Amino acid sequence: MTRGTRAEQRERTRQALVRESRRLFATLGYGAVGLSEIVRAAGVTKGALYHHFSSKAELFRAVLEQVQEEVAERIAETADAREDTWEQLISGCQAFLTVSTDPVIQRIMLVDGPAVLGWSEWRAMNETTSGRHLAQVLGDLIEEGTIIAQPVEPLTHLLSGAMNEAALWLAASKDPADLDDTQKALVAMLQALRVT
Amino acid sequence: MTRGTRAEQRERTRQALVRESRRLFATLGYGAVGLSEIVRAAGVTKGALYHHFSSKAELFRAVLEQVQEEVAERIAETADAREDTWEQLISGCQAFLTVSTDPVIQRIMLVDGPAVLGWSEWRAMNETTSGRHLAQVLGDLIEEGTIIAQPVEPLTHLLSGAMNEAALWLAASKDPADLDDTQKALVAMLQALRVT
DNA sequence: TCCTTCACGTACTGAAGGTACGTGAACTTT
DNA sequence: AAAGTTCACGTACCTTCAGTACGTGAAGGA
Repeated sequence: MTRGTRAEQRERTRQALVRESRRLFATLGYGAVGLSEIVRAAGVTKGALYHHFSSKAELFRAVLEQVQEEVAERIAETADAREDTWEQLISGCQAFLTVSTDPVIQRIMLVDGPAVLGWSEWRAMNETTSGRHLAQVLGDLIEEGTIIAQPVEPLTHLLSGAMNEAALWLAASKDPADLDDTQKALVAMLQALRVT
Repeated sequence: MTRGTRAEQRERTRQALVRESRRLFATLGYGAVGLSEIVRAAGVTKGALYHHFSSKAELFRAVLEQVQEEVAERIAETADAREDTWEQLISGCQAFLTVSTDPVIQRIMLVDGPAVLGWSEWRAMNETTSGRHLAQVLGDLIEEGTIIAQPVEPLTHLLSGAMNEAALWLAASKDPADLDDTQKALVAMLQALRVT
């Protein structure tokens, strides 16, 4: 039954496990998904799963990594289209709010992520993907004098926290005007950081 | 062995379960704590636990409720000392950042809470305690014309999300100046909301 | 061709959350 | 105050879960 070279087969199995567990984690939540359900959906057995991942949490980690890379990519491609650094910040934040409305991203990245891996690990993973962009842009804006001189880290956490929570709320809200209202309020808060 | 009236005994057992599980949940995290560990610490059996709570998640819910009430109380008593509504907002936010540095509150209220109960339920519980105060004050400030007229909800979520994330970061940070920097950045963002 | 490696499958284990049912003391009723 | 009822728990058990030990057969190297 196994097809192709060994490395190919290995990769196919791993991807099937990540893909199916991502789908199940997103719809049911980490705690409500059993490993037996995952391996059945992926068409393999638990032997295969534990050959690739050392634990259920490690499997989740691989899924979260994939999700975060996708989010970072989608934000970067929106932000990098702008020349002005300030506009990169604004459009990047708006892109995040839009992208994060996806329930898949919600549950895995924002709800289960911190609880399963612990907040510090979750933070560290963010730092290497989408979180890095935000800190980078804010740092640039401070350096070029657009934003009032201040430590970057507190600002980064305040803003990313604000957007995370807002995204979760937006996904649950019914009124389509909420997105617009939130973006306006966010931009207003960002404007406050500018030197007059 | 049982002492006093039936209602008294019932209450003692319940409080012992909540107290011990709160301690264990806070130090080890919800997932890492077994029911057997909880009932052993509380000096009862699983029969008692399931007589009071319908599930492990319900027990956690009771713990979270207690924690949130304490936080709301501590914030309210700081904020209510002020006469000016604007100063209530500022001092309330600062009180939240200070109170939320407690690792007990961190783990239960900010990390495990959304994952165990689901984000919407977690949000609903916040809304009835500390979250209500924030929305209340912001609403008052808009009404009295101190803050630019706008929908209250987006603002509330942006701010509470910012403070939640900031609190988690502050608890992990080493530099004592971080708290001050964060509060300054937060106040600056709040100032942006004022009418000129 | 023989041997080694490795990507799995199979069969099992301990512990977890949860349940069914028994029990004895606290309350109620007559 | 005796009999009956309620209820706060304890005991014993079940199911399901994450995790492990070990076997197997095909791929790759000699």
